[in-house]
Amino acid sequence: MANSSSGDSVTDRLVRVLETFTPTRTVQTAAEIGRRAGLPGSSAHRIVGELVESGLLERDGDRRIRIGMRLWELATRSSQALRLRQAAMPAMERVQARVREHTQLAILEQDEALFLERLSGPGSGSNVTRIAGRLPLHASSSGLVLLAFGDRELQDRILTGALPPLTRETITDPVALRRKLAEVRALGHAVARGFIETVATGVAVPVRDETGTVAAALSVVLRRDDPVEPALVELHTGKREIERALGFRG
Amino acid sequence: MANSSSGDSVTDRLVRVLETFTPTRTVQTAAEIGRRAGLPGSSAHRIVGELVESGLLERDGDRRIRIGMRLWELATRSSQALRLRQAAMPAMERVQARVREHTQLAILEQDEALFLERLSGPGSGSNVTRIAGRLPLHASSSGLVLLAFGDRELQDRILTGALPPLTRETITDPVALRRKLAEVRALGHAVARGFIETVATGVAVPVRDETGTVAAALSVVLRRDDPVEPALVELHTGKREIERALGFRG
DNA sequence: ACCGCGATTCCCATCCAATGAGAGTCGTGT
DNA sequence: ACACGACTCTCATTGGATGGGAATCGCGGT
Repeated sequence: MANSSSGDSVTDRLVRVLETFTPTRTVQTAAEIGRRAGLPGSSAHRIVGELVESGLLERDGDRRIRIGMRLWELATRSSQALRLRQAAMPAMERVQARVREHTQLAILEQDEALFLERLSGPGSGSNVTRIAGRLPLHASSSGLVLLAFGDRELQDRILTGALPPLTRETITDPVALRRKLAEVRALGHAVARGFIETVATGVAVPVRDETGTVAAALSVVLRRDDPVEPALVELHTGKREIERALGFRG
Repeated sequence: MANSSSGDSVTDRLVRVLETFTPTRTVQTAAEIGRRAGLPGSSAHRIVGELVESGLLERDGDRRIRIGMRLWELATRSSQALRLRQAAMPAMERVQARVREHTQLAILEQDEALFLERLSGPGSGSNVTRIAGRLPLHASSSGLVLLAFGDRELQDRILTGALPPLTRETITDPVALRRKLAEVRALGHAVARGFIETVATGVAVPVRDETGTVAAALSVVLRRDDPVEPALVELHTGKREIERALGFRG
């Protein structure tokens, strides 16, 4: 054996190492990382050591590994995420201040909804979303918006794929989902009552960028039986504000 | 030649490639990246290709490369930056709402001040700071706070190193800097008038984490001759709020 | 249309850096 | 004392990374 007996490139390995970190598992030992990334013990230690030396990972008050600030810096300083987020922040703050519930911004990424930002007040209700976390397209209000305004291939891929339920109320039937998407397009917003957590209702609207394509979804998470109309008004105001900041002339 | 004629590891190369991206240069061609990272043309194309395939980089409306959402996601979902930022956001919003000028949060990273977050209102003045951007410790109010409350070795390193001026008013004399640091420790805040831009004054206070160590600096950027006292009051309120969220019991 | 330049892709012989088994050390919990 | 796991170090092996070169593509200039 030499350069990788397992036939994977060095890049693959680095990515696998980074992927062993999740929103809930933020510190691990080198050995744990190795096990999860499927690397032999000694290789894992060597690779982790290199990453620590380069600053992409950090070794804290001894032995445990976490994501390094350097990686955060490299990733943040020039990603679109930041531009969108910056354009959306003022509007999101306003929505959050008026609706007083979780306010979030999501984009489409690899057939899932990726959450770029989330603002929560002290009195906000339940919410499983995390910044840099993901939710399936068919089960979240943000996802439904991104899916409804996404391109044809995306919809086919999702509609023909598995539609795992998160609660008893999640849409799992392709036909029902297609109908729901048509409704979202017609209304210009998505309401997902109890799709993710039975106690919560998500409401989302599309946000268009300067090219007129739907680039993101702006959403709030209400308590299940709160009225959606007041939130919708705020979402639409916020949406327009963000679109203006992005350069979209509707 | 085989595995790197230049004697650098694959990890080094990947980091060098990522480092060619800066806050102002967010899209480049593969060839540009290669030149800046000091890689032979064909190697640069191959490496960039691998990174694109793994999702760490993205190729847009053709040929140009940018940082990938995947990298942002990996970096963001489990870094301390996020925890600190989340703890600080509500307080920062409050400070920004009342002072109505740029409000920022910085930490110490590799002998520089790294800015984690920045909130700006419509009426805010000039400000060179960027999220995930850096400023030298001796020349920014945030940096002065982080330096003043940092450990001995850090101070020695900075005081004996070069102290390049950014404006005519930046402190460049080690003795004067040492005096300034003592003042910052005594007052519990730093004022930097015209150190970075002649037209602006930075004001910063330290933020302690649950262990009692200064983990960050909370700051605002005022117009040069604005009174600092009102801002200081808000900064101190905000600082206490963040410390409480972090679990510091002062 | 033609030319030139740079970006990009493809090919492939070379060969050394990365690899991982193994043995040993350290630290912790029982 | 013992067991177990995390970690470190060494070293022979070798296949994947490397980069020079050639061909192709794309674009702006003339």
